[in-house]
Amino acid sequence: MIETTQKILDTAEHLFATQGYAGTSLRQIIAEAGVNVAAIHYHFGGKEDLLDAVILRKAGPVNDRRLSILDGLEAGGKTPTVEEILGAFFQPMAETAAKEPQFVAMMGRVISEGLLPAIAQKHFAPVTARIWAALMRAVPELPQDEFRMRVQFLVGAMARTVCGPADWPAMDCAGVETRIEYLVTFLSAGFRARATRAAAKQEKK
Amino acid sequence: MIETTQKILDTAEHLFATQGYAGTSLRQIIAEAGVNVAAIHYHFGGKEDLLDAVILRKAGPVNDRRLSILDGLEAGGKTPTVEEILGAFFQPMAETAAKEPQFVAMMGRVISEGLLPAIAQKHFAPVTARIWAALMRAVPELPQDEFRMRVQFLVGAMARTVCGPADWPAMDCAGVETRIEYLVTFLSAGFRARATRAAAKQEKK
DNA sequence: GTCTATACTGAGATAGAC
DNA sequence: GTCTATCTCAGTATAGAC
Repeated sequence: MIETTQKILDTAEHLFATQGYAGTSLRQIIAEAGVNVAAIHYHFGGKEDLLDAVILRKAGPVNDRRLSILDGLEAGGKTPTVEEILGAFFQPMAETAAKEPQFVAMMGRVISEGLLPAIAQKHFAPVTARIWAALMRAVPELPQDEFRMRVQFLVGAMARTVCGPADWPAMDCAGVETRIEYLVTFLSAGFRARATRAAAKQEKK
Repeated sequence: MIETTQKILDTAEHLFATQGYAGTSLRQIIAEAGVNVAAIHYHFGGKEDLLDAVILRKAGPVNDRRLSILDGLEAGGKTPTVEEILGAFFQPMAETAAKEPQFVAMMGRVISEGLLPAIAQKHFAPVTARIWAALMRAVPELPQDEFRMRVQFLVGAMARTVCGPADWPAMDCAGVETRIEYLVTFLSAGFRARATRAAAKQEKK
């Protein structure tokens, strides 16, 4: 039946969010979904392909929203501010977190397991390319290698923002949406900071 | 012989740095070290305990250095600046990266696999507790929940700073020491940023 | 086309011989 | 202390029932 793939996807999303990717075995998924081991391999190909499918069915709209916001900001050849660009990147994520908390929790959990590079490459490459390019235009005085590192900092901070409560002790703080606001504040200030080399010359004090 | 544990530790550090924690099997380690599978379990207890041992033998001095720098900064009841505190945290890491590049590479690799929470808890809890407390005193106007999130951002950005080149495409940029300088610049600006709530009230523009 | 049953390889862990 | 043999469980691959 056609519902088998849905059931597998739902169960996988739930278990990945709860126990992580490595901590969830395919046999656990098939047991909870009431299907057979080989069904996963038939429909998806393997464990990693299953994760890709779980991400794919919900990440698409988020990326579309990001690009459309960015389109609006850049309409007429304008160069948006750092805050605006970061908002274009993170607001859709916050909205998704409100509607699909389990999916966002899973993304955070799975990213914190070190799967970010593979996921970013496969599902977010086009949108991140545009966002980074816009960001770079917003801080033109920054040397390219330092800019690239700041993008790394952004990625790392983002990963910690959406990761589950198990990732840090006593982290029962605000909801994801508030955390994302804090993140934008922090990153905006970081990206606006003067370049290290220039700063070192002047602030010899 | 007593060299067995040393050989295992060296081989494990090398393979963990190269292939990651999950990507390295105990059988691979014992093959390269020329010992038996059970030797690891006898000397260390298990794979995770082996990783702990690899970290433990080199992380201690780093933490001691961090604390002694912080002691100097806080001598006489002074409250150090954000930059000084971040320097106390990251400079010893940069120095270690120069002397023991393989160890720092391994830490980055292993952190990027999502093992940061467990490692931080086991090996860095005392030093991070003091550093965070000093940082909090340096930005007293910041609400506690936003401060805690900024610590998360710091941790995430740090993880991306020391992680290996496999973690991001075309990341053949500056060496670890320069990257850490960039990191301190970025984080200092982020921690100095006004609180989100206060900023939202004034910047309604 | 879908799905089940079952076998295969390699992982980490353990017990007991030497 | 060290090593051999073995256990359990993971992900994967294949054959064949509906």
